[in-house]
Amino acid sequence: MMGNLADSMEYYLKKLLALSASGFLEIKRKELAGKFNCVPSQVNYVMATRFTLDKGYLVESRRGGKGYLRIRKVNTDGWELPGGILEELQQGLANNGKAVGIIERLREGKYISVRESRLMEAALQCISGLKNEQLKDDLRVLLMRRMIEALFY
Amino acid sequence: MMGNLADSMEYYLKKLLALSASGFLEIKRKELAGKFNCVPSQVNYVMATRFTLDKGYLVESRRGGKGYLRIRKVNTDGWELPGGILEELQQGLANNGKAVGIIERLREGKYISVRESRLMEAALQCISGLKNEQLKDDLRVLLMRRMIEALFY
DNA sequence: AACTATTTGACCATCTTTGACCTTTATTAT
DNA sequence: ATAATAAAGGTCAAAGATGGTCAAATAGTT
Repeated sequence: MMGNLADSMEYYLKKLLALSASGFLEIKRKELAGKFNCVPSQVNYVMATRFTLDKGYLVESRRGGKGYLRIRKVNTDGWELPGGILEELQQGLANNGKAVGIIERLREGKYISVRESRLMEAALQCISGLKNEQLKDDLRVLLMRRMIEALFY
Repeated sequence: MMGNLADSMEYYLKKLLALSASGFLEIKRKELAGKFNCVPSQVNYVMATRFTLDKGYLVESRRGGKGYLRIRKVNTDGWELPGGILEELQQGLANNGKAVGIIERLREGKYISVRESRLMEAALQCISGLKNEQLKDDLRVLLMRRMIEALFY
């Protein structure tokens, strides 16, 4: 049915996730690899290509004894994913308020922590004093894009 | 209940602490170890990783007969930045590398997370392309100062 | 053929657990 | 009192248990 390993692993995990009452799925990398008869790093490949933030999944992990991979579908009702936000950035940010709005949405959606949001707002504020309007606007967009990329890609 | 020993010990202690009227929790290392069926030094590991000052806990102890471990939750606002960083900022930052060095020290010292360090480095990188050297230098110092203030004040 | 996606494996980083050895404090024997 | 002994807790490094990275090899597409 599924041609390749990555696809069937994706299918398998999404089915389990859908069935899970807790809203997230916790697995052991090695076990999963064992079940699919592949090397553990194959699991990382599937995470990296199928369970990205863009696609609405958040993967957390922990190493060491009793380590795990935890996959959760993030709730994106009513507001954009980071991907959508990038498009917004593509079109430029008319003003500082718009950038701050994006930061707030990220924080409310738990994509970033409160500390991270404060960091981003501080960086933004630094350029708000520039005289050259063109430079200011360009830097604002660049800053937002780079910072978001730093976090999500 | 929980996955690994350290986690469940942490959970157990925090529950007891929350229940305690006195605001602190006093235990015996060996007893606790006995309850969890592990070596005593495991308790030290839990203290060192879960009940740090960073996380708002203070652990006092006493050796010898009638020895104990006393855990208390403390207010953890307003602690000092690691050596000389504020002074360094005061004197300006000659170049990008110096700023990155500060970020690295903050990260290595666990003052900021990896994500936060990436955020800060991304912001720095944005201004590194500016033509105007003076503006670039000024912005770099401003950025660093504002971002650090955002985190620590 | 060129480009893209998948699969593997060697090597790395991080977290946990354990144990041997060390230091401090209280109690007991002289 | 003092010295010896017992009773805590502390340190540190090694071993164990996971997951992560990266680049090379392979398979699939265009």
